[in-house]
Amino acid sequence: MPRLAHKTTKTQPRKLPTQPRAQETVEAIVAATKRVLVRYGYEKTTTNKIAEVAGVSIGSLYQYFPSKESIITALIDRHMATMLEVLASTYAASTETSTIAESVRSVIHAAFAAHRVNPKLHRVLIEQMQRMDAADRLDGFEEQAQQLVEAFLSNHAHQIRRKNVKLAARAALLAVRGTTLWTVLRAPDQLEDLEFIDEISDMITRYLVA
Amino acid sequence: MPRLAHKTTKTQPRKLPTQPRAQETVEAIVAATKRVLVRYGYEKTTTNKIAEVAGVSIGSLYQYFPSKESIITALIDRHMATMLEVLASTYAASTETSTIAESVRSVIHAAFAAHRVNPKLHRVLIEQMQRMDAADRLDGFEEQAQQLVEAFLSNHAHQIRRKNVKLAARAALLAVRGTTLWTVLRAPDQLEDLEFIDEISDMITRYLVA
DNA sequence: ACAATATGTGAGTTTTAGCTCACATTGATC
DNA sequence: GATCAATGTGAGCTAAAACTCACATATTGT
Repeated sequence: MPRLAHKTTKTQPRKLPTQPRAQETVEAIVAATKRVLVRYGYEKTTTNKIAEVAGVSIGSLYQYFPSKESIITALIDRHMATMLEVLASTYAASTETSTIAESVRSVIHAAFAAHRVNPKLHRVLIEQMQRMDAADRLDGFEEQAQQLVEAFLSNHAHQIRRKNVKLAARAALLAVRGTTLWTVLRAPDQLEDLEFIDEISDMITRYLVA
Repeated sequence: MPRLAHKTTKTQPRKLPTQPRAQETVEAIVAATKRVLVRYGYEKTTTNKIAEVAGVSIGSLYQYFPSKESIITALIDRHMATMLEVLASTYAASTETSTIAESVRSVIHAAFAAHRVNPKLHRVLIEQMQRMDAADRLDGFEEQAQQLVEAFLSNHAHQIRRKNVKLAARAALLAVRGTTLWTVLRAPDQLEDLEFIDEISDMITRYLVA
């Protein structure tokens, strides 16, 4: 009997690859999907095209992914994981700096850096997260980020002008998130503009500290 | 000979409606498209469904719109016009208030108000603007907004901390635009949260003035 | 009244892309 | 090396949706 994934849904893998050969196939499909998505966009990305670019047959593709959307879902998970790594490592590398201004600045730079991984892919995936109901995949991450910022503000309460911590965290977080979103979607070149990123950092710092 | 539109392209109307009856047909199609889009999203919105909801035949639809995308394009133009009106009127109604803080606050409130017109439709249209190459329809508007903010900053130069006017205008504009974008896409309830909007206004004001 | 033009109709065509399935090949286990 | 599971193949099925077109009805101008 073939080794099936626990639940065979529209987004879960159909069969779990065990042999190295099969895992290479899956990787080839994932890699090909990235390239095709970036090049042609979601609508013109066909499963047959993906299989062709991956150098596997269409049948193999459907052995591991039950639908086109499931491939996108897998990509979203992988891409978010990569971004989190970038965010974590950049942030970790700058914990020695201790003033609030420097902390804010390093985190915001990390946020932009995380968006530099593969902006075009990021854009396509964002669009699809909206369209599918995969947006809730982000919600957990959002909540986590909110908590983190709130904790940061509480820890430095004596230097923070804002008394309503929840509100301040939400405003600061959203201004940054909104700016990175807009930048990725409509002005990707700006991801490299360190002067601009410093400006945003300064904006947030001034908002937070007296 | 039927009265044709000047250029018959993929996005321009095929035939111009002259009789009132025909204009009612076009309006019915546009109105039906809004409702169907909001209810089902772009992908599940079929031209046949639109015609059915509009109470006209599919043939009539294709007499005035050469493609499904052309209907979306028409909607985008109308929706942007509505938003501009809201923005303009809200701003005009608050020109008496004269301090920088009050001006900034009223403009930002107007920006959020403009997004309250039909948030769900707004979201669908944004997604489609990205997908199609209709994004350049926004670019003109962006440029105009940038100039406006720059002019505002120049006029109050003596009270503004920022020396690089272009950069400051870009940062302020993007923070607001990004926040409204994120809010419409991911947290539409927040459009009504006046406390939050005031918080963003305060952030921008502190960034700009000494 | 009667062209001529504008508008309206909807069954049917066409295309396209997601997906299946019967069969072939490779690898593991004894 | 024999058996069985795991993996791979791709021609073709199927459904859905954008769009056409031959024809019908309504309106306008003279």
